[in-house]
Amino acid sequence: MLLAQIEGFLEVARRGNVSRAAEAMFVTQPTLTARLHALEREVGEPLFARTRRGMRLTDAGRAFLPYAERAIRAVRDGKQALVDARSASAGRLVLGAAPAVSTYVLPAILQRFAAAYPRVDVAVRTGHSEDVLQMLLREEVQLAMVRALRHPDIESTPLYEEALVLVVPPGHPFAERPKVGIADVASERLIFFDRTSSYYELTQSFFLSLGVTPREVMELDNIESTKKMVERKLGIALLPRSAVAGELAARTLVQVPVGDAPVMTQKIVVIRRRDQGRASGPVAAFLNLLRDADPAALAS
Amino acid sequence: MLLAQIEGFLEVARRGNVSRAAEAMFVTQPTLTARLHALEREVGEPLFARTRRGMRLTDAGRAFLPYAERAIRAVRDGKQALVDARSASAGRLVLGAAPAVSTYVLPAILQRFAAAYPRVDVAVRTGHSEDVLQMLLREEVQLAMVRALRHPDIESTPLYEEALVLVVPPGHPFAERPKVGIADVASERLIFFDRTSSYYELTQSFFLSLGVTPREVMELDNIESTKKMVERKLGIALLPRSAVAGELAARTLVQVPVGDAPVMTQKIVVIRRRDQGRASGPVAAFLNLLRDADPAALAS
DNA sequence: CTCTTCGATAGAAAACGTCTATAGCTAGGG
DNA sequence: CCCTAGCTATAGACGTTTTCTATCGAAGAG
Repeated sequence: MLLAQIEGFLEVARRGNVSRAAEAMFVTQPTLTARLHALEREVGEPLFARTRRGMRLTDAGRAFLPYAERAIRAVRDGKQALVDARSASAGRLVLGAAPAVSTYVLPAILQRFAAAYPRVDVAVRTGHSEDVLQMLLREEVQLAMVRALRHPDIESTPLYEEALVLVVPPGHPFAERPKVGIADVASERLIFFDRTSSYYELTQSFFLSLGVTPREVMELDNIESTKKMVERKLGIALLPRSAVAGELAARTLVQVPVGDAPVMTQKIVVIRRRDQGRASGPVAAFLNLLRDADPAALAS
Repeated sequence: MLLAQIEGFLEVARRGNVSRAAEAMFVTQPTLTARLHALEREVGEPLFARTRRGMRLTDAGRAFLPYAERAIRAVRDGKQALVDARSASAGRLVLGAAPAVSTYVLPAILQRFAAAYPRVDVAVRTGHSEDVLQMLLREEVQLAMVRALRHPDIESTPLYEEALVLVVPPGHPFAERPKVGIADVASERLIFFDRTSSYYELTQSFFLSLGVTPREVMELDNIESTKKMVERKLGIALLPRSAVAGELAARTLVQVPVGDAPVMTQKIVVIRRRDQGRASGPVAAFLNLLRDADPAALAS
């Protein structure tokens, strides 16, 4: 059975006239007649009664009609869905993101994305970078923004570099100093966020590489709590800059440069399954938006 | 776009492997590859990402998938609907019937039809024969059972002959006589049912042709009321035999032969639009059931 | 390092669809 | 009473498309 036959069936059913229907479909009348015959041969019985005045549906034709319409509509809608998806004017975008990205970076990006592509449904799954990677491999997310990591089945594009900055509460002795030494930091009461996160290992190895052992006083499982702890003068913390931008501006936290150590940074990348072909639709639109965005603005 | 392409798309999407899908569809792998390429060329973008392990849907392919399934399902269901209709194992049958047929003859027929074709929905529209004819011409009913009438656009098949019989209440003087004369009848109090019906004209002209003028005493618009009136001894009536079969058996009415006049009969036919082609499905099944039925049994 | 498995490609043969032209039929008009 | 108009069906030629077999090339697996 051919779609052209079903379309011919519908057109003739509508007009009751093969010649007119053929004209409307930009084919000749014998062509359309042949399509109808082929269709009737396949289904095994006449769908039309031939009269002097034209074609009338038989009972069988009437029974078939709604299914034919449904089939053609499905195909038409499917094409439209692809057009919509290509222009990203509609569709679905499922993102994965590491917690710090999800909370502090993504909102601004998604605000712009949603404004540009209002008919795209967006979903965000948050988790540690390794977990998000697994989601991506299981195709639970189409795209993910995590710290740089490697896996043979993914391709990653650098997004921005996030600096870990030392923040102290206002009034803290460090707050007045133009910069502090790493040894000073290690001897302070440090608050870490999320021992299971990559940030923790990164921070630890950072201290170790400099030959100092931090005095850990507290470990929490999320950044927001950590900031509150610092504000309440329970210690100082190394936090992603994007996560404390608001507090720095509001002066509820103070950033203190570390003079004798390189800035600790975290590379944030956007990853995608390597076997998914070239991006299209909402995914491509989102990637374009990221590419066009100012990396510095993202990490602010 | 071809249905074969959509089917190929679905099969490959399911199996993730062109070779297996081709085998399952009884075509060679290059054939299926060509179908996929043609489909992708038509929609303008890849629906699959080609990997070492086989074929994976792209986002676009995933977006198209539900529509493809819908289209194929519609076609499959449409075919099945035709099969069902052909075997009359399902579908819809809309009948028209004259009142006397609808009330006294059709129930027994429909009981057998419903038993034989339980999945066919049956609808009955009742009206005077002329009105039912109009319904048939407007295609509001597929088939109609009415008194014999002519119209260029319909074909009619004799169904049975219905005799108009003279019925009187038990205890009536006629009840004891083996037969009565037409003149006797005309001088009795007669009850007619439904002046707008063809029965009325038929009855009137019957009397006139015999040179007698009936003394009309009452005219009702339905047969049931008429029977009740006769039972209450308000007069006697000429009624279709099928309509009084029950009362005759129960002896609440008595049939009296009219000796000197031919039996007045009404031809009942089943009519159908001439331009509908050969009957199929439920309509054909119903016609077969009528043909196989004993005409005498119908009119009983 | 070969062997298997995957999809893509080439080229020939077959099948199919489409066209033009015309037939066959019926109803309505002159 | 024929003739024309309007309808679908049919015939035959043509061209495109589809399908096949055979083979390639890439990439894991043993």
